[in-house]
Amino acid sequence: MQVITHSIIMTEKQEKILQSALGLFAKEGYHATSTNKVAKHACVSEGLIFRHFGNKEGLLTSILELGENKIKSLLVDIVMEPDPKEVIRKAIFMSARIDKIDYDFWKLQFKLKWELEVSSDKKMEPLKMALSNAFNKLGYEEPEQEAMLILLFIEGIGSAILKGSNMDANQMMKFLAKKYKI
Amino acid sequence: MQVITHSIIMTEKQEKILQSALGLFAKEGYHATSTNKVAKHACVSEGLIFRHFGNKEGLLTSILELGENKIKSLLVDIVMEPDPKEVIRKAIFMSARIDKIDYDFWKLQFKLKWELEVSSDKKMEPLKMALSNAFNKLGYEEPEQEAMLILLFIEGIGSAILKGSNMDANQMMKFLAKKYKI
DNA sequence: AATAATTAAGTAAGTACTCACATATATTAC
DNA sequence: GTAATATATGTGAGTACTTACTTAATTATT
Repeated sequence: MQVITHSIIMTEKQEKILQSALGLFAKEGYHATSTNKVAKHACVSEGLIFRHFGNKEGLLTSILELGENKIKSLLVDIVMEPDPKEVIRKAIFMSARIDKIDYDFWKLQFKLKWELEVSSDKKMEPLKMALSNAFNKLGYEEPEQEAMLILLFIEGIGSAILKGSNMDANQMMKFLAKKYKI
Repeated sequence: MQVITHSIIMTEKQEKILQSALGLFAKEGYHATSTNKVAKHACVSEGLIFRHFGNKEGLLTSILELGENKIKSLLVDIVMEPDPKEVIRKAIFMSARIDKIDYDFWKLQFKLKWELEVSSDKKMEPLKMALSNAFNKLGYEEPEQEAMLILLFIEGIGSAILKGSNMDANQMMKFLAKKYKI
């Protein structure tokens, strides 16, 4: 039986493999998760993983590619916002818009930055530009530095949320918005 | 031949094992580094690792315990500072005080937070308290939130430095210090 | 009937760790 | 001071298991 995911036709078992792999990679780490473990969790044979995804790395690549739109959909709303104050406000509250369903995907993103040293600097470039422009329009002295600060905040807050930190993330977002008089 | 490291007598080969393991764990990750690889890098037999450290986890534990004072020595200077403005300034510039020699250790700390989900919330508690007190003394409305913001900044900046990010960390620290009129 | 999806046994290599033995160093007896 | 003995340090082959991946056969779908 086939399913359509992100306009891609895949079998039900492919879907299950991806879901299981995402969950286990996010929870335990890429290297610490064996393909045998993924197969068992997905209730398929280990061979099927290699039939569909080529190798373990291909499996990870598929997960990340399928999740690409999650990143884009968070960013596009901010980048396309014309009102500079709204750009900043939306950026500050960006992490609050992460769907709990997608926590595993985001957690994996953070994990991979350290485990596989995948850099995401480039992905954030449009957001950095949008923020710089916003601060510039609002007449801030050093718009690029302000933008970098917001990016650091987003990274830290996102990190805290996904780690299940004690920090009251929502409170922090409101507080920062207030500091920028938004 | 024996050496004294942190008041602990250990053989030259123990020292080499620890150095090699630290470097490889920091660079490639704990799970992605085999004990055979550590042994080869240290120019010792694999059996010697288990002779001295019990098991792979024991090796990691030794590295972290020996590095404990690096964390404390960064924090104690800030926590013991009486002048509230100086507390904040020192906290902002804390990451600049990390010795390049110790980058591997700090990088491993960050990596482990994600790879093994080791939480360091507790370690930062004294710093958070010191910052809260400082902002309180300076009459800030919400000292705890301000303290949390600085902690997020430290985390983000430290992370950027250790990842070799393009960000001008020093410039960012100066900028934030300026925002807090320090 | 052809093709696709799936399985499970198998493969080669890698893994953490053990262990019997070798070597180096320290201690003790004379 | 030296030899014998005890202890510590170190080695590398071996072990049991795990790993990513392959493959021939089976089952399901078209």
